[in-house]
Amino acid sequence: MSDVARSAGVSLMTVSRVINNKGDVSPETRERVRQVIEDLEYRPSGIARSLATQQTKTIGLVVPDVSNPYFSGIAHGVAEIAYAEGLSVLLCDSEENPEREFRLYQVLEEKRVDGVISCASRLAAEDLQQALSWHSEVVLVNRMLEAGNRNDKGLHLASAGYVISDDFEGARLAVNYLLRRGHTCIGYLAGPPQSYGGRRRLIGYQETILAAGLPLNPKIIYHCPPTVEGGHAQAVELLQCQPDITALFCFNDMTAIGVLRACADLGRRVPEDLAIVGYDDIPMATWVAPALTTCNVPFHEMGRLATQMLIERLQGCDEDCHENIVQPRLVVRASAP
Amino acid sequence: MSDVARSAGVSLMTVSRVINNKGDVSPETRERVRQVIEDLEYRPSGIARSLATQQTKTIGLVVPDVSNPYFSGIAHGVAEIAYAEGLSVLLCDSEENPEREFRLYQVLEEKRVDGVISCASRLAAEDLQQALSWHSEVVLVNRMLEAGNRNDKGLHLASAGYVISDDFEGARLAVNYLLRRGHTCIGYLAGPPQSYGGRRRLIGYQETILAAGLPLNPKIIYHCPPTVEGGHAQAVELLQCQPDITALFCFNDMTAIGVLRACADLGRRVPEDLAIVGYDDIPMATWVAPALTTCNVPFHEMGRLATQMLIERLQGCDEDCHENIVQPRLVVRASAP
DNA sequence: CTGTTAGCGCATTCAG
DNA sequence: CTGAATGCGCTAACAG
Repeated sequence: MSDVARSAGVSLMTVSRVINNKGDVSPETRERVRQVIEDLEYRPSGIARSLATQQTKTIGLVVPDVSNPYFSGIAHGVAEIAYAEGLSVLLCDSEENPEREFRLYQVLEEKRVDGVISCASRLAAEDLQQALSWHSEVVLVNRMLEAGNRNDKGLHLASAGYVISDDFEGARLAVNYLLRRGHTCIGYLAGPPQSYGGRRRLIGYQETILAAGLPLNPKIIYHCPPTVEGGHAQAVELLQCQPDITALFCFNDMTAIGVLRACADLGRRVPEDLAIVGYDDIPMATWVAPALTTCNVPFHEMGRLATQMLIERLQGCDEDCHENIVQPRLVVRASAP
Repeated sequence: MSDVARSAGVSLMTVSRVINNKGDVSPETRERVRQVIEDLEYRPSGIARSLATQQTKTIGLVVPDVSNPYFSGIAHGVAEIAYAEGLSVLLCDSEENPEREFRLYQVLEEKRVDGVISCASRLAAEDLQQALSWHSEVVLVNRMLEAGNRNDKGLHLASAGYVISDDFEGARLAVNYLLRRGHTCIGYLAGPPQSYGGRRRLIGYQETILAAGLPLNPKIIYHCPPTVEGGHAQAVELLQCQPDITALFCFNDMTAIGVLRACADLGRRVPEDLAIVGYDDIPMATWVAPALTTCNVPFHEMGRLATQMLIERLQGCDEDCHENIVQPRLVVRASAP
């Protein structure tokens, strides 16, 4: 920068003003400085600037696994808005490991990020709260935390904003659809018992069944790992033990694809013998045969919304930037027409 | 930090030494300082440190689209090694937009990243070269650039390292396999004409066909967008115009899945009427029916290797850290048994 | 073993 | 409209 100042015959201050388009600088001076910057290929140091301004123009993004389509979709949305707003994104992949995740919030604090977006945190409420307390602005995605809690030191934690998809409604949408299609024995392949989303969808499922005046049958609810293999294995079991089931609501599209394979193995036709509804609407849902009827969760959009919310909070907004509940949408395809 | 020094009754320097485990500090002093750091929940400022040391412990990762499984796989590998080595990753998503990509290398320079990993750059050689000249250490993934070029200012550009998958060999593997299975009329759905990988695979395809003493028939080579839809549309065309084809080698798994759907539409059985071989081996390849025979490209591993290479180069290695050609592996599944 | 003196490259006062 | 002084929080090179 001093090189630029010398070459242009001005002070450091003037160069700084030109770079930041601030203060009053005469047009000629401004142009001359610009020219020198161009010629010297001068690029201001973001770190020096950050040290002086106390802001890094960088946000942290914590995900359990970027290679998972849900999170890469979110990451894509985050990167999109961040770029448009001139922010950089520090990508933190916890590899589904809570200790590593915890450590990552520390790293982000050392990097002095302006804010963080935490996706589907695998941390216990207590730990998450502590980790978030290092940061002034946080937006949670698909994870909630009671606002205004106090930690063990009696400090009032900054309440985190959150964007979350309405899992109750998603389950209602799916089950109601199946009911309307005449199904009366609808199973639920519920995913991992620890899953927040899975539990919320279970409630939605149960409420809807009851609201229709049907009995709740715990025997047609199976848990399974949230993978194709997990869905496949449990579906084989479920379909053989409970032959009355004519429709199956699944934790997510991957398990639903597993069910598809189980049906192929067992010689059950889809949708004639078994109607299948997935969840999430990942790209793959359209590519399997039959294509999956599923609940669309707008991950990309959620990433965008989370970033916008974070930016608003960074700018000191104090209303309408606390929560954002995204509505899923039923997408009817061949697996449950 | 001065708070810590005061509380511990030592100088800033001693605190610094304790933090960095450097220099000789008496065990008692060290322990006392550690304790104070703990109590005060002091966290050193990465930016101040970066300004002083001239290194940010951060690398830039540029991808055309994180939500694309290839790149999210690579990103995952990068994040994994980076974390293990104490590096942070600045995620840059160019959204397949060359101008934006170009701009991102500038941003990374302003952030003063220690090095950058550039995946499948969409930039013209000239522009990429210029962008990379801003950075001292670069590793290219699935993109090459002649080493030792000179730019228009006569400067010698630091040669970038690269990790790339052997597309020639991958195509040979696939085509040879089909030949051995008795196919003599093997089509190639070649993807976008601009694709580097597609062009290399085309050469591998042609060489292998010729080596087998078979004629080259340009009519059974079709280009298409690298998507399910693209593969679907072109496959319908190709299969109808060239009914003799008994096997089809595809640009990637997505186009192969499109072909699968085209066969379903046209009533052609897979693999009985048409054997299909994909490329990449994305997770989805195992989930479609029939599962795809394909060439496995270890994206996750490539991300890891690229990061390791970058780190070695950062440490001043000058041999064995220039190129890494990864070998694809044929995975036989139901679509071409 | 420990402290002192200087910057790192910029932005923010306040004076001209 | 422009410049000089001061500090952001830390490390590196020297001195004790």
